[in-house]
Amino acid sequence: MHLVTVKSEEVFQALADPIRLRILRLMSLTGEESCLCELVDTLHEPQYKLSKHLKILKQAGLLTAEKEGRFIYHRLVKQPAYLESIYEAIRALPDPDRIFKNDLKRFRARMCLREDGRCRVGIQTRELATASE
Amino acid sequence: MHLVTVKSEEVFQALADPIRLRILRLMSLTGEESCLCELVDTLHEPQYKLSKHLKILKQAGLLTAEKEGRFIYHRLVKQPAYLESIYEAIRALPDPDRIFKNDLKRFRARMCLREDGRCRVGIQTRELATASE
DNA sequence: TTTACAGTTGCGCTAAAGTGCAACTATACA
DNA sequence: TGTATAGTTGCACTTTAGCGCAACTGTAAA
Repeated sequence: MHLVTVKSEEVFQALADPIRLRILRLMSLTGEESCLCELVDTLHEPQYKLSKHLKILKQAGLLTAEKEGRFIYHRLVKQPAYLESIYEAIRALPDPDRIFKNDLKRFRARMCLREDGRCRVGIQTRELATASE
Repeated sequence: MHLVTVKSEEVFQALADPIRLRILRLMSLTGEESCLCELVDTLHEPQYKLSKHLKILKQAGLLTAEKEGRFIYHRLVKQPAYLESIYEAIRALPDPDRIFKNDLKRFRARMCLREDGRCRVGIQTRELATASE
């Protein structure tokens, strides 16, 4: 349990990217933890890109990661209480283009592939797994 | 009353800059409207810089402006309800370096120069008014 | 009508952020 | 032990954002 000391302005900087916002909104709405391959299939963004965004969110103190074999599960950090009001603001965002709604739909579908609540399958959307086709 | 249609991700982009965060926090905490010269004296940042930041906040749908003679008063937009949860998150931010606290102190001091609730005096910190000394 | 001043904006510069590729590590399973 | 795969990261590139300067607009008061 390492209590990261992050400047509050850096937290908001981490929220500036739409992809990171989608990640956070997804996790905040579902309360789920998620591994990278599930996010790739959900957000339809390449693995390396999401991996980098996750790193930024982690450095901003918004996510923690837990390794479990080949899979790494990412989870929202709840700790300093003010983070909750940030998640609340993210959840309250309007969604005129149904982006979040569609993310949620794909995420739930993807979660059906879990066994015993654990991810087993890896990236399904083959072309997003690596840079080469 | 022009209801600005802004993408939610653009709102968070507008929060990414520390100076803009200071402006919003100030206005959210005090509930006051403020003109540029008061912000210059409060935040100790040059006029042209704050003017540009105000423009960005306005375009993001977070501020409105009302002209009154030479002075332009800026005010928080409350309208789409989700904005309130954003302000709430901003107010909830920790302030380890006392930056917000000091801003607030200077702001209140500066507000004492008002007459009948209106700004009369212009920028007090002379060297911040223009680029040249 | 001239001057002072509140505020804006275009331009050039610099720094930072996001992207894509490819090479990398680490783990599981055959 | 070798191979497939989950995930990371360094590098080069492009885009974007913030800054400072200086010239600008608009209003009020001398």
